[in-house]
Amino acid sequence: MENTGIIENNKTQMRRGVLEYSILLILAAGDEYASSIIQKMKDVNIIVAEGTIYPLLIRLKKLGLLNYRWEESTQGPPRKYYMITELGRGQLAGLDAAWDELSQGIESIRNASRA
Amino acid sequence: MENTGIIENNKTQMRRGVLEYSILLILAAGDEYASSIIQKMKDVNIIVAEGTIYPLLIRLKKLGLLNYRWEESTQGPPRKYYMITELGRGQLAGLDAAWDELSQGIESIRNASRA
DNA sequence: TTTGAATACCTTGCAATACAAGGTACTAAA
DNA sequence: TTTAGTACCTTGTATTGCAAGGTATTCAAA
Repeated sequence: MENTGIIENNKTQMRRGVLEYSILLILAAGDEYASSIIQKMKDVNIIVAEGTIYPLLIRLKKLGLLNYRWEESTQGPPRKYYMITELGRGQLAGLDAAWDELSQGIESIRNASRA
Repeated sequence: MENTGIIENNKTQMRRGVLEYSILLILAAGDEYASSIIQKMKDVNIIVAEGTIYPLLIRLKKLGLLNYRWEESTQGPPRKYYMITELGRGQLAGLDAAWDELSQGIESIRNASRA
């Protein structure tokens, strides 16, 4: 199982790099609470643990990229809905560019690899 | 400078996720020594420091994904040329898949963001 | 009315690791 | 013999993802 170990480890590494980016992208589409963010990321095969997302949301809030409001739920405890701020949207644009740059970089190396 | 700080930080994060992948891709195209790997990555805007690459190459060697040979240079000290192993090529295939999966995941979230 | 299941929130402590900084050694030219 | 360029490597620090453990709410069944 060492083989998959190396790959699994790297998939995790790759995911880490885009965590904040993914969260901002999801919140740019609409307000969500922690569990629903985790679910939406899971839907596209980006797995995040609770212990990762909660501290992260708190950090993004402190940085002023996010805000939140409490909302009652009929099926359990109240939910903390996060929303993206204007500052957050500005940063998101920068992250879009960063992601594009990285993708292109990888693509270039890949092509060179085949040339 | 706080704005760029957040983005710079995230660009770094994104880069980290693909370091091993990039190295394997580059070595799949041909043998290289540490400094030339750094240069090739720099060429596609993936910045890596020496203090990152040396321990990483050593780790990949230990995992059996790489090997190396010494080669004299006419313009300085001998160079340690790294080459990818069969095991390394196998792992690389897995990383290709992991990268594709991640790219598609991000792409999906991005599109949902615009829908 | 208590128990259990589902949902949601959060914190603590560990482990991994990128990188800045500092160090060695070889070659060639000034 | 000193300086500049190139190449190798290690140490210590700081960040941070996440497993594990914990609290609180709702609802339904026992």
